[in-house]
Amino acid sequence: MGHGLPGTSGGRSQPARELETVYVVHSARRLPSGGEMSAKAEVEARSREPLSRDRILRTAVALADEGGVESISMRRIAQELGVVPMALYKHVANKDELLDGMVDVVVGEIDLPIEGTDWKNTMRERILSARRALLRHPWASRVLESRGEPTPAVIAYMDSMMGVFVAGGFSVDLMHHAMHVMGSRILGFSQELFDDTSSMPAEEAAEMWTQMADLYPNIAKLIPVATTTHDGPVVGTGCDDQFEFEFALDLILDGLERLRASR
Amino acid sequence: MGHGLPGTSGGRSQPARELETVYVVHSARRLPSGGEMSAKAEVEARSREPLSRDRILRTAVALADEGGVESISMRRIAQELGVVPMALYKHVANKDELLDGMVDVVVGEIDLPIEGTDWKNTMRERILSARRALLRHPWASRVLESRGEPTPAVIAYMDSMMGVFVAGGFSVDLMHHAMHVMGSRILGFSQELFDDTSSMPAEEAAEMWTQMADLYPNIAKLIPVATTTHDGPVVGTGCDDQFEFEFALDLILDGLERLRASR
DNA sequence: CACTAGGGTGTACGTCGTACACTTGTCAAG
DNA sequence: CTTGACAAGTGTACGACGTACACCCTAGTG
Repeated sequence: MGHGLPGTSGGRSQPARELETVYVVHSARRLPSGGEMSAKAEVEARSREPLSRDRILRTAVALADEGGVESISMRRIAQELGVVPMALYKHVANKDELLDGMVDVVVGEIDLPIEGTDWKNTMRERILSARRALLRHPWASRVLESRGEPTPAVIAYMDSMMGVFVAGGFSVDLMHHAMHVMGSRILGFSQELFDDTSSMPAEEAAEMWTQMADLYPNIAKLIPVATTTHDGPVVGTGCDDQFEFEFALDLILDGLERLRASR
Repeated sequence: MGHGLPGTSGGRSQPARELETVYVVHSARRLPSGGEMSAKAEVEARSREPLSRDRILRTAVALADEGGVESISMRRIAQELGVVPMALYKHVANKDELLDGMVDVVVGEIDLPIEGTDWKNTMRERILSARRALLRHPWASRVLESRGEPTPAVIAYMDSMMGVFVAGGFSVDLMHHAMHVMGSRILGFSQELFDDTSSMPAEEAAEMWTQMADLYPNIAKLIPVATTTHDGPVVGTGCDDQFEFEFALDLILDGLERLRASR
């Protein structure tokens, strides 16, 4: 990654540089004259798209995908792009706006609602699609939660989901309640507080809980059942997240259908 | 908040101080001999409990209550306690542990489960109690979500709730599913993505949405219905959060009861 | 009395977001 | 061809942050 070609006249060693760490950007390309236009072509090839908002967002997403939320800082992103941190501010207002942009990328990956089925199916499928998107970008749910106002893309998604309800025969205020019941699940995630897909080696975790059986007797009860899950043996502590999500989703959708039918 | 009475003997101007902002703490007690025990008594009286983990937690909670999550930093808390930032580290390991301690304070405010009713009532009442606690400390849900591993207090709470399920006749694995269905709602909150209790003056918000009616037609449909809520006229954008929460809670509990009965 | 241990202090480092002033590359109007 | 405006990228600096590390200073023990 290089930028800011310093020209032929020997780029002068960094001048001041106090306290702040230096992000080694320094040109990457010296081109000692000679190779005329082939040099230019090479420069072009070397990821020389001119740093658009879109490019920033894409690298930010990629960075978060592989390093989690806490690994995205303006400085890291800039470094990844071979550019000085402040350059980003020509394309995004500030970090919050960048985060918003990132969730918009993810929301943009959600499939459009399918057509020609009943509301429940439409809802279900789209939510599962949203879930797939969020599983591809595990940081996204956290960022979504932490954001204050939802972005236009999120609002549009919500609106479209409301549309599914009313098209399915919900009265406006039942639809309103329904949205609240769904909560964040409508975006394909449920915040679990209790992350039984911990990083521990399952075996070890089971051991741990049985040891604490006197402190947490009911959690301990889960151990035997949690290791034999549906659709085959499962890695991890043995809690089939996908099954649990769909179970909860169906319970709620069924409840809503019952309410809809009884009005 | 005044703290740190500077004493009579001119507290020696700060010596070095480079770059870092100075938190005016400067010794608090010089007692220039003379006034023997009355000086000491006064010092004692002026909130001079000796800075325990508990005191730190309490001030942190108070600080967050009135300034939100982003207003709690080690430095702010230390300042509030009239102490140097590093002093805190003699009582809490680091900021994460402090946050954990803070959620434990809140969780500690949740009532114990009532006895002598059916599982649904017990569940319902305790969740509503949790909700009350979280409304008293609006930052808590966010912190709770952001934490990776739950604290022992949270685990204990969860375990106790599981106990309510099994005592109510749930099989162990139905109880397991039930916990997933409840999600964070079991702690009294549902993350809403869509904060219709915005800071806007309601009137103005309605105006805004009607203007955007072509972009978000279904949200716009909510306007008339949202301004006339249950249990009387309501301030804000007219979405009765408490009603919505209980509506969703009851829908889920009813769904679970149906499942329980059918096994 | 010397020793020790624990709580409070001071200084420093590395990181962060970002304000502000600058250079530089591009292109239209004179 | 000059000029000069505009946008994009750079450099430096500031004030916050969490916290490591070395230092006191006191109280309590032998």
